[in-house]
Amino acid sequence: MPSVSSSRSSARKQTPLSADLSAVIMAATPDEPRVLTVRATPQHLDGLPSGPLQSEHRTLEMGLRAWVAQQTELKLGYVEQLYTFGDRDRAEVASPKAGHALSIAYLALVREARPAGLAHATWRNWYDYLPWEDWREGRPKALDVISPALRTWVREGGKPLRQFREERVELTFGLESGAWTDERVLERYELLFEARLVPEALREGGQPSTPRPKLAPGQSMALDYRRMLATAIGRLRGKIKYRPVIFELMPNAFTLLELQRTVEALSGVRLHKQNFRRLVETQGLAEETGQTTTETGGRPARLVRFRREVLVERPAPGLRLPGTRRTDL
Amino acid sequence: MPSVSSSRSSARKQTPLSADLSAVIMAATPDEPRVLTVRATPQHLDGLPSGPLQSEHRTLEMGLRAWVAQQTELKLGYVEQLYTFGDRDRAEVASPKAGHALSIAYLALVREARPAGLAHATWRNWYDYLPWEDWREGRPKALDVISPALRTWVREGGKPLRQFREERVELTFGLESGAWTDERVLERYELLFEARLVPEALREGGQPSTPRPKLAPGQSMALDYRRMLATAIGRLRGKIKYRPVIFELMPNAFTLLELQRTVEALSGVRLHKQNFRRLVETQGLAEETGQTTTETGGRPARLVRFRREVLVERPAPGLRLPGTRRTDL
DNA sequence: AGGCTTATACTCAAATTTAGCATAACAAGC
DNA sequence: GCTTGTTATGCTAAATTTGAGTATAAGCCT
Repeated sequence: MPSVSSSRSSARKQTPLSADLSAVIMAATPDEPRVLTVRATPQHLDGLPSGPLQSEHRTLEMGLRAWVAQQTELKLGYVEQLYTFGDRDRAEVASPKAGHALSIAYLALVREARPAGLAHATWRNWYDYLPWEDWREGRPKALDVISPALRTWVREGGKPLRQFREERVELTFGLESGAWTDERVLERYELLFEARLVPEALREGGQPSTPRPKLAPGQSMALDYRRMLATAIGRLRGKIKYRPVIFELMPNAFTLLELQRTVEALSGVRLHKQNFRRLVETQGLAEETGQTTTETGGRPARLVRFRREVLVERPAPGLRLPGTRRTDL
Repeated sequence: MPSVSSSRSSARKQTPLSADLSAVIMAATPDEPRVLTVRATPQHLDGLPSGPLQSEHRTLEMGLRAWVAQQTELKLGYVEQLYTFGDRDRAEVASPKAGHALSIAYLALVREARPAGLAHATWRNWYDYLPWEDWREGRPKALDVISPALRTWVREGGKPLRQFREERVELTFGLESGAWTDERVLERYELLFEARLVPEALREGGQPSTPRPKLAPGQSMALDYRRMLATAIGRLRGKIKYRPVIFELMPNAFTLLELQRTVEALSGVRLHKQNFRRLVETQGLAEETGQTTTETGGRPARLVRFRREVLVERPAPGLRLPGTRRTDL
């Protein structure tokens, strides 16, 4: 019987339970989207900064901020809760009645991506882990491996399963139709996981070791951190389209091309330059600083800054990217 | 030091911890958006179906489905994780070192909104709890109370605070500019919470009982269930714009006006009829069943059904509502 | 038959987008 | 100092998408 007081009663019949706070901390330069990773696992796999939820933490977000503050000198700007992972088997070795290891993942955006004073922490390029997500230089090479492997996986299934798989592959990767949807990062990762094309999927207990010829390119991570990363990227890619979060990653003053390049780095696609500028302008997202810079190579570029007033003016101020995929240098 | 194995070590220095799974189960008719609530609390406050996470639950979502299956004969269709609430003070009486009571909230959509065989469970109209969210009949009366109360709250603050508050009120409620953004449900609720215009905000320890003349209209709920509801509504309102989730709430066959009315019920605004139809058509969201119904009153209406193929065809198939707010009956 | 109600087809102007072309302003090499 | 390369920025024509109607169809009710 459902009961509002069940949270109280659950204290009694409580199951073994632990909760971690994990942070996907992101930064960006005009050519590189970055994530802060730590290397600390026995198996030499990369991970994300995280720590157990503790009684001192008044709120979850404060707990996360405390961990990050303690571990790095990074100043988190924007922080948002991403997702709670808690499947019972997420620990590397799933002992049958191990109980749940919850992990509450957060997305955090920071401005400076300096090497971080953290011992084992490094800024890494997103696409080291998910290389198929970067279409800026055209169709990523990773797909040369993934695409046939997925086709094999589709064929593996029986008649009924087959069409279902086919549809999902098409929906997420758009291999036939060429319809790449930048935000479906998580769906793509999960598809690769199900198709057992990422090593994480093979780590789980059960299944002995079916001979598996090829895996998708891209570095793996410990636990389900790569899934968290995929979740974070997908969320961020979606969000820049209707919220001006991109400015959380930009320095105070920047040129329009730097802004565009940063958006491209995050979304993984190229944009039409003139239209991008018009978009920024009509949305009123940026304002002049009065200065210019010659550091860009050619004609000096104006330096602009984020125009905060836009928050009040527009219901959904953001950079809803046009469908463009043209290179247009 | 951040460590991938911290989830392991957390088992040792573990804090008192419990985790509940809560469900915001939604259904809709063409005039009413509904949520399944339970009444079981000593204080006679409404709540949401929920139950503690248990070892048997292999995944969080399976745990949630198990609870719902056990408590109702409802068949959940679409299920998605919403948010994890875990602020230390969320229990009604916050004992200082009580530890965290996590609550992982899910949004679930069901088709039939029949009275539900559940003992204390009832289908309720969303807007019983959040009356200011319904603009279908024009500006909701609730704002006659809320609006001046918020203005008072804005004035309460000192100079620096004041402008900040003013901006937030304007951003979320758009009282001056008339710019109502249907999705900002949670932001509005949280603003009312901070302004102490909802009783939940007064329940917390601390603050004795500042004389508080008026509260926002709308029924309260136990714990932070009303916040969960607001989260769910905001998410759903956002999602119908780019994913065809609305069809999870519709019967198999329906008329276009029924579809429109349902969307209006959820989003809380009126839409332009002809344009809505054009949208459904150009997006390819519906297909003919060949049948018609005369039950609608006037000229018989075609019955249509959801066209599944759209999922593969379009990157973001949904009903991105035009800005329209006209009544247009 | 006449009036009421809802359904559906079409229209039209305004606004937005897409995709370019053209020009400006600097740096480096000759 | 002139040419070339590079980036910045202005402007525009065509195609599409919106916003807001008008007109007509097809049932029911009296």
